[in-house]
Amino acid sequence: MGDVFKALADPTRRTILDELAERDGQSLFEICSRLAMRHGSTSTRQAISQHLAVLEEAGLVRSRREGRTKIHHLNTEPLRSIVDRWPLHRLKE
Amino acid sequence: MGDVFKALADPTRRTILDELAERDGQSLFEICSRLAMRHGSTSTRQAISQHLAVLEEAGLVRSRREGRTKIHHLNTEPLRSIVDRWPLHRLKE
DNA sequence: TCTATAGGCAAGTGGCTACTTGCCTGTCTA
DNA sequence: TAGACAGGCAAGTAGCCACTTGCCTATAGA
Repeated sequence: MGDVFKALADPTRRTILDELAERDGQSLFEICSRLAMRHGSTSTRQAISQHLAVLEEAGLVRSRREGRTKIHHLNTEPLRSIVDRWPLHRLKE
Repeated sequence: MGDVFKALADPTRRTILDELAERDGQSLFEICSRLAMRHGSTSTRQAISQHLAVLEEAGLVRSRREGRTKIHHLNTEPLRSIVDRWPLHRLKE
C-alpha cells in the first residue's frame, strides 16, 4: 500500500482526483483529454498513466478493465486517515 | 503560502505534527528530544528546524518567540482544505 | 487478417528536496 | 561581561520523483 500523503503531494494528481470527483468512471484517454480541455493540463498520456498508478497504489483510485479500456473510479476512503489523524475539532478557542 | 499537501508528504513532518497534537506549544529542542525519545527519530536539530519552517510556511504550525526560545503551536485549519476538496460522504453506496 | 485504438513497460534525464556541515546571532545567567 | 544555551543562515550533496522516449501487447472493427 502506497503513501496517501505522497500521492496527494503532486498537483497534477490532485487535478486528476478533481476530475474523477466531477465525473467518475473515466478511461485514461478521457482523463487526458478532459484534463487538457478543462484544466489546461499539458501532461502526456504516459505521465497521466504513471500518476494514475501512484493514485491506485495509494488506494485513492480503483480501476476495472472493460475490453481494451480501463475505467477509473475515485475512492476517497483513504482520506479519512488524514481527517482522523489530527484533531480538526478546534473551531474556536 | 506554502503547499499544505507537500508539507504533509514527508513522514518526519507528520510525526512532528503528531507530537504537537499530543503536547502543544513546544520549543525546537523539546521537539527534537521528544521525537528521539518517543518516536525513535534520528533527525538532527537542523533537519527538524527546516521541517518546522516548511510546516510554518504551509500554515500547519504557528510560532511565537519567548525570550531565546521559540514556541510552536499546531494549527489544523489548513487540513480543512483537504477535507472539503473531495466528497468524503460516500460511506456506503 | 490488417489496422487503428487503448494502454503498458522500462530505461534515461533533469530538477527538486531532505539532510548535512560549518559558522553566526541573540539571550539568559553566574 | 564571559560562557552556555536556543536558534538561524547558507552552501553543498545525495537520493528521489516527475516526465520523457521508444517500443511493445491486446482488443475492436473494417
